[in-house]
Amino acid sequence: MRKRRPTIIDVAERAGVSKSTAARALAGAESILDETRERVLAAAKAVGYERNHLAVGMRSGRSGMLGLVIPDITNPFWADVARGALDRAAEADVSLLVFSSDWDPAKEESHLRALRRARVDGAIVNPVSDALDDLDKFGLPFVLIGSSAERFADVSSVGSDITQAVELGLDHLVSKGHHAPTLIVGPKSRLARTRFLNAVQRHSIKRDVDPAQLIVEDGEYTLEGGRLAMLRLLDRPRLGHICVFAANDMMAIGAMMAVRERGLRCPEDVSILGFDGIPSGAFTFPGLTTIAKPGRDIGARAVESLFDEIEGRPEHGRVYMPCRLIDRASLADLSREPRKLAG
Amino acid sequence: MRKRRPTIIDVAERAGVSKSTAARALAGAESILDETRERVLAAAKAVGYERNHLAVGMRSGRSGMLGLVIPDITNPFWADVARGALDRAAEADVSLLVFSSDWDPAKEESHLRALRRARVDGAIVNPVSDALDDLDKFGLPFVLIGSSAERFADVSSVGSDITQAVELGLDHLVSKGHHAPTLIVGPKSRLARTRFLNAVQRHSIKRDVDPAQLIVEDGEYTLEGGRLAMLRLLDRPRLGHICVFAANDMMAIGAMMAVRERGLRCPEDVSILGFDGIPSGAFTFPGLTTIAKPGRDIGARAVESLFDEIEGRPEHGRVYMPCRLIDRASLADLSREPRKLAG
DNA sequence: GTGAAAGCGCTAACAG
DNA sequence: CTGTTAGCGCTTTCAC
Repeated sequence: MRKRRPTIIDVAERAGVSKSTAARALAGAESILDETRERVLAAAKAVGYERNHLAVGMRSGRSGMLGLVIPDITNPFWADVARGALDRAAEADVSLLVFSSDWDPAKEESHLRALRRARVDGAIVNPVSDALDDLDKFGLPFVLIGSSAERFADVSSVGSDITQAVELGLDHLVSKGHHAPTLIVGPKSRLARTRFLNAVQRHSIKRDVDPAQLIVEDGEYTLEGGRLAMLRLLDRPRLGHICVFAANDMMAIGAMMAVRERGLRCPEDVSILGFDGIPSGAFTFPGLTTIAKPGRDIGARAVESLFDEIEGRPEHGRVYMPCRLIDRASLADLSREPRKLAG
Repeated sequence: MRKRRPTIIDVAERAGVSKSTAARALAGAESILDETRERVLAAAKAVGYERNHLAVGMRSGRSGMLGLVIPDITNPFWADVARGALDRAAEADVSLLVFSSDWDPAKEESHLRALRRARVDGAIVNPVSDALDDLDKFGLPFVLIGSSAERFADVSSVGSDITQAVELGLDHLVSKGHHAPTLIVGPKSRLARTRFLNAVQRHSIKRDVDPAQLIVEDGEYTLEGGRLAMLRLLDRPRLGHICVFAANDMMAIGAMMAVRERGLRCPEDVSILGFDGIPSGAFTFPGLTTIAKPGRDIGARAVESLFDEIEGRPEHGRVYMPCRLIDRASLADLSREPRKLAG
């Protein structure tokens, strides 16, 4: 039997004013006698008053809560996004309701319903289902995040700048003397594959290397997928050093394992560049050179955009956050040695 | 300008019944004509009614929300805990408000206040400040998690079973022929250090090895801390193979790096056993053998306990969740070779 | 079995 | 500058 929490009435009574005066004082309104305000504030502190946000939300239509629906908080990238969102939200003194969709449309839908029932003021979601199409009639301000958000035109969304990232990676590669990297990309069905491939091709043309000559292997976006792809690559006839640009860090690490499995060495025999910036990349041997997605920034920017959306000044476009290179040890420096054929 | 959300009144009108009847039908009450219930349910679906949890919470005193305050969602262990809690909560159809304390007492306090204002039904927190002492007067059902929770007697808490974990590790070590591991532990000030050390000592005595002969190095609970400790260890005069049991995976990985740095090899020259079970351990070379804390189970169990607490059937004790061994490749098998001096 | 009415704690007119 | 009043949407007596 917990004792009743003090309400604004308790505060008002103790301060000898009316409910509304107390409310105004608590809200820090201007039109109030300094002396009255202080009396109310003192009373509030004395009784241990804490504003009931349920009641506030009910009356004002603002719950002070935001929803965040991401696939898996256990995945380092999404954890990073969540952290960014959490921090930015805390700054603005709003709370975040977090949910894991597990890439399951059914869960996503059920979580979205939960958010609506909770009367959150808006939601940030990495969409898995296409059913989010009629987002407008969803009755909730939205900001989409991640690459899957690009399917939805005219909804605010934020994600990494793949084009810039690929350019960054490719530039770094040529600075190390690698002019036409072999690509390990995701499965054919995935949108991300196309986007990655396109960016590489576009950039290759700019650098006068024929995209058609780029070797491409694909596999699942997993350790094993990368390992298998690398094994296949190693089975091909090849000449000298080989340089691999993997579309994600897990695949890159898998590739690294395949190299060791075949008795070869990284970076001496094969150079590997990853993409994601997962923490584990710091602990592989050699350390994985990779280009990191700005998860935290994405999360923070998403709540920022969501605030805009809620305030009624929507941008309704995609924001691309820049990636950065993490230079570790998985790339050989060939720039001082004789150039290879390509490039 | 978003259109007004349908309320229970809209449902009632459409079904041709009163507010209260509609409410009863929606709540699935017994005392209602089947026919009426169906009419109401149909009406609810027709108008797209979704219960307003703010209003429910206000009236019933149950917000259907729980709070989770952990140091850093970006830390794999805490992400795992969060995941467990998220899943269990979703199962019970309650939402989770998540906050990062960053080991900062000020943030912790402010988050706790936010939770109270949000009128969560209870909170799960990894306590950083000692000020949580008067938890009773906090006006909120609590379940504490993690090792720092052990400071608070007579509050429900759940954490890993360090004793069982150490026993598991030590047993595995002897099965591989290592009888008196060198310990790399945390800084003197930390409670966790003592607990770890105690467990090792207790178990050593049981196996007839004198705890006093165990070599102990300490350092920060970080990569660098582990590296430095290992370097110091390597500087000591030693005979043959050395086996290290690190109190956390980061330190273990740091130690591994130090070994390589000195031109030695793991596991041929030094065996390393970690403690935590972070994902990165799978990607080191060699893969880190470690004992994994059941983060997810801890999170799930914590919301379970919290439900009990809320329902008014508190256990008020600590629950210890068992750890498990992940056997990878950082331990040499000396069991077939001549025994070492110790043990 | 169903309806009418009260009230959870708060804010926002509207008076004074 | 401050008080009074009317709800926000829902559940819950208490009647009928």
